[in-house]
Amino acid sequence: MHDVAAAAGVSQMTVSRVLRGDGNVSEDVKARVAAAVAELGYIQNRLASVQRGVENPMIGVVLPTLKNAVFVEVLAGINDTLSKVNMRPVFGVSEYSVELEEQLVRDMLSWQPSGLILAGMEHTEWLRSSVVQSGVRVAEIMDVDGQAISAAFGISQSRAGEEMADHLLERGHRKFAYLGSQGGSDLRAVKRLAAFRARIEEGGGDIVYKEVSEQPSSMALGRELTSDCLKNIQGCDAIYYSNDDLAAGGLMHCISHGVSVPGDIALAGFNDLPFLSALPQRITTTRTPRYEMGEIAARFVSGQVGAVGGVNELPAELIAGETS
Amino acid sequence: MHDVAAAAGVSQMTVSRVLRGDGNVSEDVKARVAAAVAELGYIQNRLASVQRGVENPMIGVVLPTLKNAVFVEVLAGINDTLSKVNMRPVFGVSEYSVELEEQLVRDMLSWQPSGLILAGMEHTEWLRSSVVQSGVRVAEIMDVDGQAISAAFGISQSRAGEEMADHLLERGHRKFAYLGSQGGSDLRAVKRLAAFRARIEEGGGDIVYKEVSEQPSSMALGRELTSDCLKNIQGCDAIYYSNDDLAAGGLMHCISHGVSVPGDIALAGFNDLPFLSALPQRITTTRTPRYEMGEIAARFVSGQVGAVGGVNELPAELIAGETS
DNA sequence: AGGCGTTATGTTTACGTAAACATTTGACGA
DNA sequence: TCGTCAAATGTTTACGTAAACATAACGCCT
Repeated sequence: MHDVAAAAGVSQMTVSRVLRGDGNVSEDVKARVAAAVAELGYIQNRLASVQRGVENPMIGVVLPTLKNAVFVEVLAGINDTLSKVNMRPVFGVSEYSVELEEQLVRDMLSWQPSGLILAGMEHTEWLRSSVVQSGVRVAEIMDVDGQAISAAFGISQSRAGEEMADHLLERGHRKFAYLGSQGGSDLRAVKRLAAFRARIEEGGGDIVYKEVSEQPSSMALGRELTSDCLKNIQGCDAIYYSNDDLAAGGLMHCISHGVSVPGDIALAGFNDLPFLSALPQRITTTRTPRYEMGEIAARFVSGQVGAVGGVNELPAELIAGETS
Repeated sequence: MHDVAAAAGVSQMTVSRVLRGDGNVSEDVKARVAAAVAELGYIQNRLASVQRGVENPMIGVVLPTLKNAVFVEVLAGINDTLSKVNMRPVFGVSEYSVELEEQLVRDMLSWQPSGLILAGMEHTEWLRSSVVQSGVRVAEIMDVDGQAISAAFGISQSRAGEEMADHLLERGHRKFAYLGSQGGSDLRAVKRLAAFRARIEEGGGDIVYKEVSEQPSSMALGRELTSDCLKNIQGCDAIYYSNDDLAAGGLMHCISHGVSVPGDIALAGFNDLPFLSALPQRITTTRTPRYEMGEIAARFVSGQVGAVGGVNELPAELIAGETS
């Protein structure tokens, strides 16, 4: 900035004013400064600005994984929304671990971001307290079954599980299998399963087979788990998967092996990812507003919306599969 | 830091030394400082450190889109690699526009990152010159058909197109369709198509149908484009898609409509995304080392590897589909 | 012409940290 | 006992910016 000032024949302060569009600068000087900036290829040092009290257009984002398309869409919603106001996400992946999440957040706070977006409502005690102390705006997304640090935007995982149970019971299914991934570290899937199971048992049904792989979710894993399931258990008439990737993999297995869906067995996923609509057949799932969660969380932490404290539940819709 | 120093009964400088592990501090003081840090919930201000000359553990990453799983895997490779050395990506999406890319890079440079990862080799003049001037480490990924700013890690898109042409010709195909997305703004797909077409025509074949949608790629789009293609043209015996999403959508269409693959028509995609292996049938594609590109680019810009200037071609492998 | 308000520009200082340099403390040998 | 040296700690300063305050230039009215 010093050099720009010299080249334009003005003081640093005037350059600073021009760059910020801070009123009262003559057109002549503006032009000279602009020319000097262009010629020298000068780029502001935002670190210094932030240090002087300007808000840092940086938002820390910690998500559990990139292997699940859901979080990619969340990230897209966040990024699109932040981009509109020239803010940028700094990104971290927690691998579904609250300890890793804590470490990532500690790291990010050291850059003095103006906001933070976290997934889920389960965090370490240190995270809760230091995030509050730091004064950054925080949004928790995906889930609303818990106590928000500041504001949460998500869906009720429990209710999603219950509604799926009701739907499948209504369609006459009674003997269920549950197939999952990440070995139980996906706490939202755990909540869904608990609610699902409770309602199934109330309704006279039963979960006769349960397999939760340690691996991350993928279509290939869904295919494999489904194959094993159908081999190991007879008479099961519906499979609830922890997400759509697994369910789609299950459908692929069924197509390949001539198993009729939902005639022989019903398949239910979670999220209603876009690619489901391109499959040869519609399967049952719950549509989650994941892009929207990212969007509204980003709006919140970037200060584009006023105070909307507490828990904000977004709508999740059950999408029925073909009846055969 | 001032408060921590007071609480521990030492000077700020000593606290700084403890935090950085900078030798010559007594155990007693270390313990007192650690206690004070924990009690006050103190978090370093990295902006100030960077300003004083410490390297900023931040890497700017600009990718064309998040709608294509390829770039998500690239990002995963980048993030995993950076995480190992406690560095973080700041993220931007260019929507396949070099102008937007320039704006994003300008934005990111203002945070004084120590590195930058860009996709492709086509950039604005301003970007090239100011990135060089800024002195940050830069890696370009995905492509090697061009002039690297500093170091490029990618595959030869032209060669990939040629190899696919050779393979399909060898299998006896002569009348081709090409189906694409993003309306030609994906410059790497453009390069592949040009090389593909040249080789096809050399080999006595022909591209009899070409449709490039303006929409982003997705399975649903692939299904739609394929449906239109088969409606509009007869006798076409192979379809080359600009990527796997489209190709998989095409396969879904064929399965739903009893079109035999590759008996009636061969389908070829690009990338060999993991979900292909879960489909009922293997289609032809080119395996690209996308995670690895992210990984090595991240290693380069984070200073984990020495000077590897210029263009670095990574292997891409043609994966043949089932022969029927 | 002189005073006054407005607009345009300049000067000083602080943000939180770490490098460079300065000082204190203590152990140890002569 | 004193000098010496290393280890431990403290003091000063600069990084690049912007807020707060200070000053200069310029019309405009009486």
